[in-house]
Amino acid sequence: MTQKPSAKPRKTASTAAGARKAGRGPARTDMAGIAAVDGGADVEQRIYQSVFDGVLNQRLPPGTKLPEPALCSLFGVSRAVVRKVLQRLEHDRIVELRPNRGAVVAAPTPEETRKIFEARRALEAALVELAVQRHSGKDIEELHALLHQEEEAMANAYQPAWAQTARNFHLRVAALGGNPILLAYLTELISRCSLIVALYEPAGNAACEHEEHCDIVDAISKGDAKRAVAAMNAHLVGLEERICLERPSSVKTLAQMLNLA
Amino acid sequence: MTQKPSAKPRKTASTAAGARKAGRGPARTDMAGIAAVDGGADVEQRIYQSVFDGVLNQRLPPGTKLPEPALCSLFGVSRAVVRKVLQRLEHDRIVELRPNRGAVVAAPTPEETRKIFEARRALEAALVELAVQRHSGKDIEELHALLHQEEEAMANAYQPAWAQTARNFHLRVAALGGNPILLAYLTELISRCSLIVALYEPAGNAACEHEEHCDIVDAISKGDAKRAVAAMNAHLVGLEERICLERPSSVKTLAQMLNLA
DNA sequence: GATCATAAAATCGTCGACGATTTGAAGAAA
DNA sequence: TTTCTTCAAATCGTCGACGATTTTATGATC
Repeated sequence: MTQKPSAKPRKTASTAAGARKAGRGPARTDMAGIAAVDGGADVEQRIYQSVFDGVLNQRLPPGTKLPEPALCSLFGVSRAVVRKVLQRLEHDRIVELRPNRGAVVAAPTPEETRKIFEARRALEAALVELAVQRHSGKDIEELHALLHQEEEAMANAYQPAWAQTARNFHLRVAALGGNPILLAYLTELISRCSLIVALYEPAGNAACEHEEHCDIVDAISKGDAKRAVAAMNAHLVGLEERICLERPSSVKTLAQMLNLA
Repeated sequence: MTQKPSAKPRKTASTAAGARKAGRGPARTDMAGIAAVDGGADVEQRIYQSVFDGVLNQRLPPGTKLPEPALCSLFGVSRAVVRKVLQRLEHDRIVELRPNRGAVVAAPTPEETRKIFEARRALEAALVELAVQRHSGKDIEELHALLHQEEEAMANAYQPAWAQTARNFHLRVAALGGNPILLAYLTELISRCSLIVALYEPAGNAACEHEEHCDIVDAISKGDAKRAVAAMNAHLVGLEERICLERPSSVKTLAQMLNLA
């Protein structure tokens, strides 16, 4: 019944992961359906991704408690590994770790939201400027392919899929900048933005966003740094405004405020 | 003999911290004299700071192994807490954590160095621009006070103290930007830069740097965003160039390459 | 003497356990 | 009924231990 650190077939899956699936229901919003398909892949990353996806898909609203024992039995690991994942989630601002009081899903305030978008504008502006300098013809082709994917996702009208493609677009543009450090920071910020967007109800203006994405690609392909930066900034400002306007205290937000306690 | 999580007087200090000070000397560079004054303060932060300072002061050259058992006995804590600190140090790129092979002090490559400075230019440019918009008269006074501290540190000609004041200056300017997120990112980058500067020998051009700092403050105080950004950029480019030029394979660097293995 | 195989030591990853803190509820007093 | 006290359950922080991996030392072979 011992544990092996590497990627090998382990018996822990039969021990706990399949033990309880969705049996309990203790009144408040808890985390049912977090555990994914339970493949034999890297446990640590699987836990992280499960929580992350749960937050992004509203299954884990802000303020939801994430007790270590629950995660342990859900994923069939000891508290050591759960604890490590929680620490990483805290550093990425997905959860908040209160000393002696456990982890809860982070609840960004309006003030934080503003700062996040401000930081994102600064980073993406710098990165598109670099992208204009360093992009190649093949890069533009790939961006056009991404834009095409966006159109497909829009046609399907399935919000999570659209959000995913939009995220991909921004990350790909940023990758053209060729700076892994700035890219890592931006990845973090985009995650937090996605969290916020998911929180404040999906703003359905996909068509509008897609247009702006096209603008950005066009400016990059023409080597017009000034216009590329301006387009990116306008896009992000618009995104923030749409988010801020689209939350006149909806029903779901009220419930979230309640269990925030 | 149990452990208390809060800040209380504990007997561990007598158990291990005073056990070995600088007794051993196992051939290679190891970490003698890491443990600081051993105050009763927060253990976690103390370990972090000790390693950080050790790296900054060349006592822990890149590639130095940091075995968990050694740190445990040095600070009188169990591996759990040491492990947590190491994970944080890894995230801040101070150490590298190789699976099953332990932690070593990070050794930034020239390529990484370039990217770090590029990222830092992007962040500081954005932040000074914000600083120009948001600064008040009192802020300028405080900056002038910092500049005065720099002059004193220069007069003393004690490199670590000077580096500290220079770091402070940049962080204070960044703080004027009023964006905690960007400030946190920049803090991380400045730490890495300090590490690199310490690695590639202290470049003694303090007077030159100080002049440029004064330029930046002047531009901010006059509300000239364009010039402030330009001055900051020029300052950072100069800093990078001086670093890159000042390492024609010094004796110390060669030794570092050896124990890097 | 150098190279390779083997064994011992050191070190890492994970686990279960213990005490301490917090949380939640039951019961007494106003 | 409301509020406060007391107590039990849940949860967190830290520790020591065990197996697995890596590293180092030892000895055999060419």
